[in-house]
Amino acid sequence: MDTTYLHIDCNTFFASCEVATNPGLAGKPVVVANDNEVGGGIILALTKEAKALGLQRGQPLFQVRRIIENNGVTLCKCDHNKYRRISAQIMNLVKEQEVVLDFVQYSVDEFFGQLPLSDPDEIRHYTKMVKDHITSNTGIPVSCGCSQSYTLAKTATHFAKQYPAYHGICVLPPDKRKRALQLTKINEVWGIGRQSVKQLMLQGVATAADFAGMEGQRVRSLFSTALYNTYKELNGIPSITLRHRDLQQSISQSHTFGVMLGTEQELEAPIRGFVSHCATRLRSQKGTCDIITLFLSTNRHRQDLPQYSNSAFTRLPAGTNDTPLLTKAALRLLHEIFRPGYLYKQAGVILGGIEEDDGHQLDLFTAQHDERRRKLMEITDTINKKYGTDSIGFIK
DNA sequence: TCTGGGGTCCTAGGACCC
DNA sequence: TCTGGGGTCCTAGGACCC
Repeated sequence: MDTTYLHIDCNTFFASCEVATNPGLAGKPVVVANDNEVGGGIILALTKEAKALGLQRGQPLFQVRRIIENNGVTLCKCDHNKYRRISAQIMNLVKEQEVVLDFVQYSVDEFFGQLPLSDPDEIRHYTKMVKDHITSNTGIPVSCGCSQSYTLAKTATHFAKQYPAYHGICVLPPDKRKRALQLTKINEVWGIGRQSVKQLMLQGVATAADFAGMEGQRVRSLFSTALYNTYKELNGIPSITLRHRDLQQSISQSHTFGVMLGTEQELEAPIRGFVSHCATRLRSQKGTCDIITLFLSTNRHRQDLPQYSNSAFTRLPAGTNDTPLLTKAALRLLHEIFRPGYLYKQAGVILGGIEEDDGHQLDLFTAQHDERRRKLMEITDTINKKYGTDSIGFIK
């Protein structure tokens, strides 16, 4: 085992971010929820003090309003920009430490990397260094797992979280692998979702150990290559590669409305907001996009109402990050898929086909125009950064 | 009354080509 | 009319993730 795979998972990330940026909340029950106009969101993350009150991730707020009010639980509105910022900070902290190789961000609160080590004590030592570096600089507590593959490292992290005796770091060496997999239910394995669990259950597989113990040829013939890779990873054979990217593949924003919207005109305002938000993020990472997708749907929980959902996309003639241009395209899409007679509960915008903005101009005639547009976008972003998002926007 | 939001990747099937 | 095989590209939708 020359290379050891490392997984880092931030504990109750959204809630930890809120506590880290507001020290007065330390040790208190804190709940982070998405919010809509009537305060009808669900719990996205919560501190252990909030969990102790019986609250759970995923609960609609209206069901637990009493518990929150009676126990002085602090309710924070989720702030993705803040979480992305802290996540980037963690990324930089670990990179500058130069202990972890091939360090990649897997999601806003999870990271993977490699350690050129095989001795469990050494692994534990260096992992602790990384872990402490993150927590002391950001205030975010993290759990770490180390093993022979990414999938096993993630399984190890699961143990690190579950058992306090690990103090947040679980190193899973080859000789303990089998035991660990026996303790892991098949649906808890990273990469095995609902559909795969159903198929595996039919084969009599209940634990990760059952799956890892299957005959390789049978796994290969019965299941997808993705599942076969997971199988190999559970057996200690690294089979998953993680790409590091400078640019995201897509940027999206969507929203569930507190009050359902019935007309095209009512939908226009939020859609302009989505485009503006996505375009700002696109520019902040110096990208352009050439695909824009719009989707909308009615309230699927209301079976008494007629249901409709649809999406449409358009390819732009050239990559752009120009808000008015993207807004125009989005409103055309809205017009295309909007149907009267329904009450819309959700809508969103996705920017795709993202490429690096190399300042390339389509042709000489648009060059001057583009340059002026670019300046305008720059000024808008600066103002919004300084005075808060949406201080300034585009009417048309 | 009220039930999230933001991502990536794989695969099957169609269109088109030789 | 019918008949082939191989290849590529694109797209929609599924599956999975946090």
